[in-house]
Amino acid sequence: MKARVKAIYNQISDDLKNRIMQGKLSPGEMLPSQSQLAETYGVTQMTVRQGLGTLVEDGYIYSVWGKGYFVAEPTLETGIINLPGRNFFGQEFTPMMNEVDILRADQEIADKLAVIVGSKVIRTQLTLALGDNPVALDCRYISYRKGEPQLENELQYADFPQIVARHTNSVVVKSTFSIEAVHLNEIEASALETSPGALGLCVEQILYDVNGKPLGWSRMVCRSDRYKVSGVAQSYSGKV
Amino acid sequence: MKARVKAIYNQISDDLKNRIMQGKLSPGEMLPSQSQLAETYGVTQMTVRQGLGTLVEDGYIYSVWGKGYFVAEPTLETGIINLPGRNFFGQEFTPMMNEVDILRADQEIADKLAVIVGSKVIRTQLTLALGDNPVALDCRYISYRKGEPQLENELQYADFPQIVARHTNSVVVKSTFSIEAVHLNEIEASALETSPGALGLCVEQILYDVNGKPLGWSRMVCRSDRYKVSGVAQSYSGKV
DNA sequence: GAGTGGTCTAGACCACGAA
DNA sequence: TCGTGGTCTAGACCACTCC
Repeated sequence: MKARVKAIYNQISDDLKNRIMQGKLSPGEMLPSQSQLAETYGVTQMTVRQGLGTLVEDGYIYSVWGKGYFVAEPTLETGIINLPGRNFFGQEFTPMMNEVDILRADQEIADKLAVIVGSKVIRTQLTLALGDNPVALDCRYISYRKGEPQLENELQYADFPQIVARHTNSVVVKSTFSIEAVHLNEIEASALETSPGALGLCVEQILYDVNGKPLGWSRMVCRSDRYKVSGVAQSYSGKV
Repeated sequence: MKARVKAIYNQISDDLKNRIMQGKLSPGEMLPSQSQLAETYGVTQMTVRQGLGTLVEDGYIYSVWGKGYFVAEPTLETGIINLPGRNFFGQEFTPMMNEVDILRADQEIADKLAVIVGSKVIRTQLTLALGDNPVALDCRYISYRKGEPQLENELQYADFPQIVARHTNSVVVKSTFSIEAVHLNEIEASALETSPGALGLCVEQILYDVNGKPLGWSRMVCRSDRYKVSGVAQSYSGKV
């Protein structure tokens, strides 16, 4: 066993964290002041602040100007979800077939990408499979700005935000997504080897650049008996 | 107009952030060292570190021991989603009817809550509505440990994690959730004023305490034509 | 005015990576 | 060995809150 040296500020934050988790410090309760903690632990104010800082980041406590630090209420109102990114292809799913073409935007595409009807748009279509079983149909639209979509083979490996970034010369910094239940239509059903009207889950995602301009739109339709969305929510962001 | 004084470390982080967003600093590129930055901005290393710290927290850069700071690759693989918490009742939806009872766990409940079959379990059932239109059926199970479920009226106002915490004397620190498409059964359909077999979205959530023990299980079934799940993903956590 | 959090300095020393 | 990031000190001053 090696006596691992731990930074003092980590010892302080761990100590306070434990007291919070054990209920010795209750939500809403005020912590000792920075100067008191500094004296208690025999360190300077800056070191104490560093420890308190990590607790603030992780959501255990918060500070009020001129008053003090207080123990936060644990909440679970937001969750984190894995989106169809790079790992989606690499690890879980394998793309079975893909198609890339350029088309003119119809009304729906124009709305989603905030371009005028008739604009050039790059479309990619994939079938995602788990082993030999097709699970999802994936259709993506990128507003066409520069460069040719000569990278058919690259498309299935890189993740969508990266492809969009390359084609639009913009960085994707935000995306919105929605998840809804749908009935599969004939095309989707036959591609996913099931019957029309079967239960499906549709995950839609729109990518935006820094200025809030839509750069890409993806729509994935899954067989709901083979895939469901899952995620985690934690009241404290740090490792417990 | 008031000339707002901004902290030096914020000026530094803003400056670097702009250079990253404008592409003057590319992903993978190394930043000037702490001492170089200190000299450039005419401040001490500690002040520079504070500025770099916020950029690390927000995911713009990362540091490598003994080497330097590097510009991070933007990723969008995880998203944040709003879960049925307090705001779910308070703002969007109104609970129309509720029911509270105690029952013995069947196999399914026992599995979810990690208790033995036949254990006492508290069950609450709500109908959630948007205006006059019923949108979702919500059913929640709490492993019964102490205290009586005397708080029928309180149940519809507090959020689930809080109720669970009060009944189990434990803090809810984690939850997992899943979202899947379902067909509504007769009971659900009639409660939601639609026909059996209609499209539904089912959001399931399990709450855990610090030791990973399940404390509660909730299952919400929505009319998919009146509700869909949505969320946001951002590559940088700070405000841009 | 006393107590609090927030910023900043000018040093010091340690741990790590690469040459 | 040198340059890098990571930790820490012993002060100082400012801004805010409450009495």
